[in-house]
Amino acid sequence: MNYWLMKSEPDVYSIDDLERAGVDHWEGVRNYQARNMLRDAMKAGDLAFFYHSNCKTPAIVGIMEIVREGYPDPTAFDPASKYYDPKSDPARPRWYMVDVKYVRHLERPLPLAELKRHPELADLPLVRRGNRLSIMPVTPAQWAFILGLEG
DNA sequence: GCCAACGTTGGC
DNA sequence: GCCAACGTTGGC
Repeated sequence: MNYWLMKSEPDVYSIDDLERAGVDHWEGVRNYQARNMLRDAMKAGDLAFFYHSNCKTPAIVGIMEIVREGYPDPTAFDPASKYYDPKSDPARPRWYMVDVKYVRHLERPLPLAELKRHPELADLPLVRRGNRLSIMPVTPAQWAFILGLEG
């Protein structure tokens, strides 16, 4: 069982949107490193933090579960989609997505600024300067530590 | 809105 | 295959 952290801009798709949907597609990832994790490493039953990026208070806000493992992202084939990529085609899909299920909100959002203060999280890519990975692995120790900040 | 950091593109 | 130019991410 693996742990992850996945970023989304709340103006585009927030934890509340996922709560309403219940289960949804994690579409639109267009970065190869993140793609490889979606396609190869994420397993059904894995848990992921939902992180709000590019907003007033960037923070970890909730938990979701991976319920369907990586499969081709159809938005890449759709010229009307903002995620359209003409270099991906169904015969040789370039981009992948997973399905995720809402688990819960955290008891309180855990702001990036707070996460940065803890040396236990120094190796988490999220807190490293200039990091742009939208999907990243979280170690079991980091996962447990972050949950410990909640209450 | 600014801008540093990063990934991608494309000329050579 | 190098690397400069460019576009994007994302915190602040």
